[in-house]
Amino acid sequence: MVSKRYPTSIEVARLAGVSQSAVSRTFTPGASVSARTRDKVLAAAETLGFRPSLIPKIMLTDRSGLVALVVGGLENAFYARVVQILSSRLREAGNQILLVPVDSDYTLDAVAARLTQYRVDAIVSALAVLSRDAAETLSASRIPVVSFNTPVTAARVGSVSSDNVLGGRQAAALLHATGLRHPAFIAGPADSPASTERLSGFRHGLREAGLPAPRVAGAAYTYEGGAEAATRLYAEGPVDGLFCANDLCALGTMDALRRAGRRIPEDVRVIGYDDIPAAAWGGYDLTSFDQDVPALVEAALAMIARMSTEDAADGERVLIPPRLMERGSTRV
Amino acid sequence: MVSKRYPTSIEVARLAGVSQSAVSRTFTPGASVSARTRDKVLAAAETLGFRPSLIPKIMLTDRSGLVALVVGGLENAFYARVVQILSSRLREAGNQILLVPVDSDYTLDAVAARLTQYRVDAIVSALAVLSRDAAETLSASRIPVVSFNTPVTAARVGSVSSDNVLGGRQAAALLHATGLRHPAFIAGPADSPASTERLSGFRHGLREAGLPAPRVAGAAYTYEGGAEAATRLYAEGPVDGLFCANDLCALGTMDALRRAGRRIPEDVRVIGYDDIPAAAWGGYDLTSFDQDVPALVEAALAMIARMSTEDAADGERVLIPPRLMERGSTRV
DNA sequence: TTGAAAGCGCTACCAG
DNA sequence: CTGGTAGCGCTTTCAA
Repeated sequence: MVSKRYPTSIEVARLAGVSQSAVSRTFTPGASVSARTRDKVLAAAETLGFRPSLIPKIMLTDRSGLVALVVGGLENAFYARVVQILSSRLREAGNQILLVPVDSDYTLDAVAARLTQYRVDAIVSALAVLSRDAAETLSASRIPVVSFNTPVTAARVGSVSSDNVLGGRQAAALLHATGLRHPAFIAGPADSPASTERLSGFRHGLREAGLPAPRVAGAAYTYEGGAEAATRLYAEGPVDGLFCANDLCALGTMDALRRAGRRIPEDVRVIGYDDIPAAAWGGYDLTSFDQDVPALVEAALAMIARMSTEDAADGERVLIPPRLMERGSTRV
Repeated sequence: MVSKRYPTSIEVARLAGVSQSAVSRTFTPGASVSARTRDKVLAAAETLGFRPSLIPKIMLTDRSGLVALVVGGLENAFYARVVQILSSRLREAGNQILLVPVDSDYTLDAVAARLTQYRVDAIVSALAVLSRDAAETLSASRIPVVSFNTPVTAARVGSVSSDNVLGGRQAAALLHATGLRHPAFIAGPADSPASTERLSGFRHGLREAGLPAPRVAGAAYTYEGGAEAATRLYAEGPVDGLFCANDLCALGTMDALRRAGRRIPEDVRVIGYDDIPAAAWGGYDLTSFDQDVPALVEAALAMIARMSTEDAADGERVLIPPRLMERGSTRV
């Protein structure tokens, strides 16, 4: 025979010799209970190991206190940091995180339904890529959605991004200052808006500086992808300044360059994006852009709050300026 | 005016011209509904955007389909991988993940209560350190708890670990084969059982090989901690073989050694633990132990299943043999 | 196969 | 301040 899993407020009430309402009030912050009653209730609750279930409250209010966090690729330390900071802020606000790791849009669609069934209060997507379909699936759920680094236009969907265009321009300026002649860009997946925007800013900045347009090689957002793209780039011509769509790529790129006997920064200057911890490691010392995750998270939470109250806040986009972290890979 | 957030089965029933029970049955896998009824219901549900809420079911069954995952230090890629694999396996089983990032035992205690209130089905702790108090807090919740790499003895608490002692012995054997004279160990936090066990195996292995006992330096489980501990170690005497409690430390150690002008592996051989991706990166090429995360996760899930059914399964411990990943840092 | 009705554990609103 | 009572939206008997 399996024992009943949880004691209920009725059992506590019986044991304490009070009504069930009294138990409920005892555990409701601003409610009016006499000290005597409260003490009896607390004692009974203690002996029974009672903790009021949150489930009925969810049923009553349709608010679960759960925020879904959709992530792809936690192996990128940048996202690990986002999860870290977002979750601690959410916890302060009394919310819990429903983690939804996703490897493709397909699984996101599959899981989107489940999220609505749990009555999650909001969805934060930290997907590098958020397809239009996926965005609509989420939007259709009538739950506020905030997407990191992926501008999406749909009802009840907002986005919070690093100012990628600005970062790209600063990268161009910095490389120009180091005497760049042959710029190149290692892009992320073709459908990654962050990558596209960084490239666009980079192009713009190079043009302003009177420099040639960058050659571009596509890569996955991985260490291996960066290494492979760098090899392709060099097979096609000289490079002396390399801006990578993210740090993970940049690190792979740096190792590939060194294996090919090229010196950093003497022969090539390299810049990444995200400022993951490894960028600062001795072996790399990679110049990068700090996306300012705390600011990103703050903006996301503010946006969610707005969407939850106002009736149809949507289509908003917030940009957070990146911070250049200048290190050895661009120091000539 | 705020619109009602979710359509209910009653509304669907009304629109479809059937009873509420019929709607429920339509969305209950093995229930008996005529095709005609089901079609009407599905059509109505479609137009209303109805998804049955999971909340009442949780209330009825006391099972939420939620598994809490308690993690500290997602910045360690090893834990990121655990989260990744665990969550995808959990999702296959129809469970969702409640992520609980924790920075100290204090916050764990604070959050443990919340977990029971959400009626989570199980708790997986991937904390590098799980204090006795914290374990008891969790255990008291009467929810099955499985801890990664931290043997705990409490009711309804089990643990799944890499065979850390075995790994330590293999590290000793490997270093011995490379002609080690001055072994040293960089430990994790003093209360990390994984670190302690790895050291114990290392000691044992060295003794078997007729080598001197290792000198030991304590460190945080971080890159910086490793670097700092290495410096301390060298200040006290020669070292030519270094086993680090985990890879993150080992990488910091390697960079510190190189800054000090020591060559790896010629002057010092280095071994880590976890086999995080960065261990294989060109700049490091660090020999390490793969903990076999898929096997760890499988064992954890099996243990949870057992604890959920049997009435008082507890105190169990499962060991998974690590896999030595030999790389350049020990290749002489 | 169907609909009516009970009830999961709580909160909120009553009257007392 | 207190206890009784009515639901929240489902699943699950139980009759029909």
